[in-house]
Amino acid sequence: MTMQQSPLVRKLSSFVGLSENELSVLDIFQRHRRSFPAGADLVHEGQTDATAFVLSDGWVSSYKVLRGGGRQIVDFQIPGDFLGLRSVLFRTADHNIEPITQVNASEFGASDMLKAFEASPRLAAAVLWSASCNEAVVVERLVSLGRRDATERTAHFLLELGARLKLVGLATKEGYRCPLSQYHLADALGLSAIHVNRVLRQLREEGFLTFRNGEVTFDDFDQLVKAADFDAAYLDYDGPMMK
Amino acid sequence: MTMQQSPLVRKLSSFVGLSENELSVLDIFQRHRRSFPAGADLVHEGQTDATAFVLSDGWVSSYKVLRGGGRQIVDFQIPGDFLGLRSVLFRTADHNIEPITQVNASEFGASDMLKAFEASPRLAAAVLWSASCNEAVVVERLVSLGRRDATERTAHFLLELGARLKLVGLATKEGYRCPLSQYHLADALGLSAIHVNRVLRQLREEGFLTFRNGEVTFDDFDQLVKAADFDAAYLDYDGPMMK
DNA sequence: CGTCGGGTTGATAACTTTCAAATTTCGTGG
DNA sequence: CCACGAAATTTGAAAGTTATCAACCCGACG
Repeated sequence: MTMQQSPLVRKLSSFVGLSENELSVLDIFQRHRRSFPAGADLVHEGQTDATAFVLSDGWVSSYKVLRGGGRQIVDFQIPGDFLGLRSVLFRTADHNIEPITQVNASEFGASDMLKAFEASPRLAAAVLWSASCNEAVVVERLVSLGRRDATERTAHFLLELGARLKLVGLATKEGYRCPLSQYHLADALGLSAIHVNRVLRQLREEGFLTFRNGEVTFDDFDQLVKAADFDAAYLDYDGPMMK
Repeated sequence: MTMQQSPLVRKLSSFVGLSENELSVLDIFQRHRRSFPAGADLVHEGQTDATAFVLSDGWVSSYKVLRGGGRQIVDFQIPGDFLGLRSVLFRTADHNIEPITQVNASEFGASDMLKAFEASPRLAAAVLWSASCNEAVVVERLVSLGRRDATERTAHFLLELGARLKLVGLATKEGYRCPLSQYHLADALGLSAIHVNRVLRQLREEGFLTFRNGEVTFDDFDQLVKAADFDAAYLDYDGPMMK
């Protein structure tokens, strides 16, 4: 009997070939499926009893708020991503996690993870790899915030999102559905919403991409990639790299 | 016979209590000790045969270069940190690694890691935890680049470095030795070296801190913490959190 | 209808960069 | 010990990018 491949399984499989047994161990992570409404934090900074999740459906944002009230979105999670892995490894959660859309996610705790690691060291490596992928995304955004101007940054971000969504079948080279507001973009890109608006207009008028009505359309993908200096290498994991 | 505690052991011990056996397994990571001169890249972006290291002595920077020639330093590593963990998990290295000072580091490969994971799932959790600490640092810098102005950003960074160094006994509340140039700071903080210079002058003149002659001195630690909105929670791991 | 969360636009202000140039520091050879 | 050159630091002035403030528009919704 073939098991329905969850986004998580699909993703981890692209790193290590998983045995039947390992697949069933992975189930530990996906037992307690729950549903959450948009807007209400799943985890908030400082929380000490946080659990982790595997996202199976919907969009989520991880963010921090600053003293002055500003906020910085660290990353968006899409189906197949872990949520709050850091929060369970640390004593206290170091960031907030908020669903942007209605969301389905499976809850698990640190002990579940350790159990999985005991059952299969290869799974441990796979989880570490997955966390590394996440870090690679954060690093690339760091580079954007540090050294790219608003236009490159925005284009790069929208391309990256497209590449990630494509991996789970939610985007094509043409574009994708995107529930983010310009405020979300602003908080992720370290810009004001007003400036994001101007940048989006410019990108649209110059024929690069259209961000509108919850839909991102790449009007000229190749030019865009060039303009944004985008290289998907850090997202590119086709085929298991550990036999 | 008591083993000399390496920075790595000290660090991982603060997450999980390690058994005699696990300590000896950890040795896998520290067998091939090597020495490297400042300036010559240990790993360069795109390299496909990269190995990983545990840093035991000296300072290292991880950075990316952009099309336009600019560079963004993602993080500095200090003794006890892993180098290039991502590079061995990915097919190709996604960033450059350059020693800032003369450096001692132990080399290991993906297979060594898997061997260690097989010997002890708790070690796997410890490595994952360590990677998460790293990510937390990167995330905090992301927040700085996105939402803090040059002054807060600089102060925050220098405080963070101090906190990290203190954990391995290389800093006090008074300050620490710091081999970074203002160019290093600029490339890490997403600023121009010239502006970094102005900011440092301002911080010095206002009695917050002095960055000079390879030495960072906190002239008013408490005020500085307040001004930078610095909260060391994300670095604060005293006492094993897994029994 | 009236409000509310997006989205859009213009004008002005703030922060940072860039360019140009002087000064200091530091390692090295005389 | 001093001189010299390279690298790092420092400063001023002008230009550029992005934020802030103040409106206005629009569609969804009670």
